[in-house]
Amino acid sequence: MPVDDLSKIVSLCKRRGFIFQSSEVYGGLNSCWDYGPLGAELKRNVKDLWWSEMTRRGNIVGLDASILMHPKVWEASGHVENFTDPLVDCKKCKQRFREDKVEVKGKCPACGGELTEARSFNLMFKTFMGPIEDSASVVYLRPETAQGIYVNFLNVQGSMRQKLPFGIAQIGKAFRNEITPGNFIFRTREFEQMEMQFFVKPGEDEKWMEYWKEQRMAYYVGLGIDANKLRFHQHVKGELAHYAKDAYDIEYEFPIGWQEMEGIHNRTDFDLKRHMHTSGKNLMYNDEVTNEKYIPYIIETSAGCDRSLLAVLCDAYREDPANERTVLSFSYKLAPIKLAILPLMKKEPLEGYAREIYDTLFKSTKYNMQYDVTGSIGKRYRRQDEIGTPLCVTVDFDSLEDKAVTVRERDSMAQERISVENLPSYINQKLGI
RNA sequence: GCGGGAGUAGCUCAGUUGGCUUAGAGCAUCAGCCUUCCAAGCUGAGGGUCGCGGGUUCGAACCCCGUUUCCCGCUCCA
Repeated sequence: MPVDDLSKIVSLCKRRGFIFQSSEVYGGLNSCWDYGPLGAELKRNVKDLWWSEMTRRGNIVGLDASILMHPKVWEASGHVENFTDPLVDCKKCKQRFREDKVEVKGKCPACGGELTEARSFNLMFKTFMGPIEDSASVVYLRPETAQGIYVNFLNVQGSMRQKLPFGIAQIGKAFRNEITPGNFIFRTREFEQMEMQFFVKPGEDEKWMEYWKEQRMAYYVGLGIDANKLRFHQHVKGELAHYAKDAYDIEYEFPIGWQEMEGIHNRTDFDLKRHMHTSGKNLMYNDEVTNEKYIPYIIETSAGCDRSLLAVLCDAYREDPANERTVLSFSYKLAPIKLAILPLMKKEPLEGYAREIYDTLFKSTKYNMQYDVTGSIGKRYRRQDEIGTPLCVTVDFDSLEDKAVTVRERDSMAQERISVENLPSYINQKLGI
């Protein structure tokens, strides 16, 4: 059964310790969410998989830049200019307009009523560096992680002896003072990005754009996300960001409709050129093979970490009325808990033996495990189904004699008898991690 | 930021015209009994100053004001 309602996901996330609202005891804070124990595990898995995918290729290296950057960065990037909209409100009909789109100054284009003074909306969060709060000490929380990569382009290239084409990958928080956040963790003011900037020779940009489109789409399918719920959306002219020559979104069909999960942009030499101009530093790449100097073009893959996680949750959510259960059918590599150890009953010596098996598995596999003895075995299977645990290991009375356990799989509910001795290798093979 | 709707236990919700309430139910959680592989049953327990702050009233979950959060629409969305 497909999910037609995001609220079921929200409810499950809270009930089972994936995601809580921020500062809930104080009534909550708009658009801010906390990842609980299982959400933190899931998010870590989402990030780790992305990080390996990117940095284990040989031509992409990682970076972890600071959130606070020199204010000039945001002048150069165009964010100070383009992130600010002077807006006016009509006092009569209460509609809001961008000041530059109002034809007769001070007059409402809709009803002719009086307009308020223009107010500036800058989508960047502002704070102050040092104890004195004056205009000279203003710094911004980064609205995208990309700039941290651009300003470090030559540091990374030089220190790591990289030759074009190569990429720099980064995972980190970004902040945008969105006017309208909402839809759970889909649009929040504080969010995490997984960005990779790929530097290429000018003229090769379109080829690489195609390459990364394919790679990124294949990646999501490889995560087990339903290919029918994935599509590309190409930005048309008016839609393109101020830095982009060409842009594609990878969209997922969320319960709230088709929405962007990742953007693949051809940012040309816009950013490096601007930083060169604003800083006065030479940021050109010295191509020692052809003896040319040029500003590289950049193909960017920019994924929303929280959005990917939400897509993973929505895609995994199943209601299985035939078996009276709700299942998060995560791919095994994403599942926050990999296996549960369950004594068939709350009785010795079953419990003792089950704990022994837990300890042995911990030493030999290190997978994130749960031990649960409370409630009937069927109830415990359902608890694990609801948090997406792939495997349940059940220890019964026969286990004491034959030194074997039942391994039950989440999706098929199939059971297999496995000797305790072979259990670690069986689990490794099943999880395929 | 504007307009509308909503907020009662972890979840889903009852709660009559303001007094029948010491604020309930189901599910969930925990303990005990029972139970030899898919949400059984029985007994019990914990958990809520009814989003928050004021006001009206002899008396407020209920009426009024403010505020906050969520949802819908508008606006915005590099």
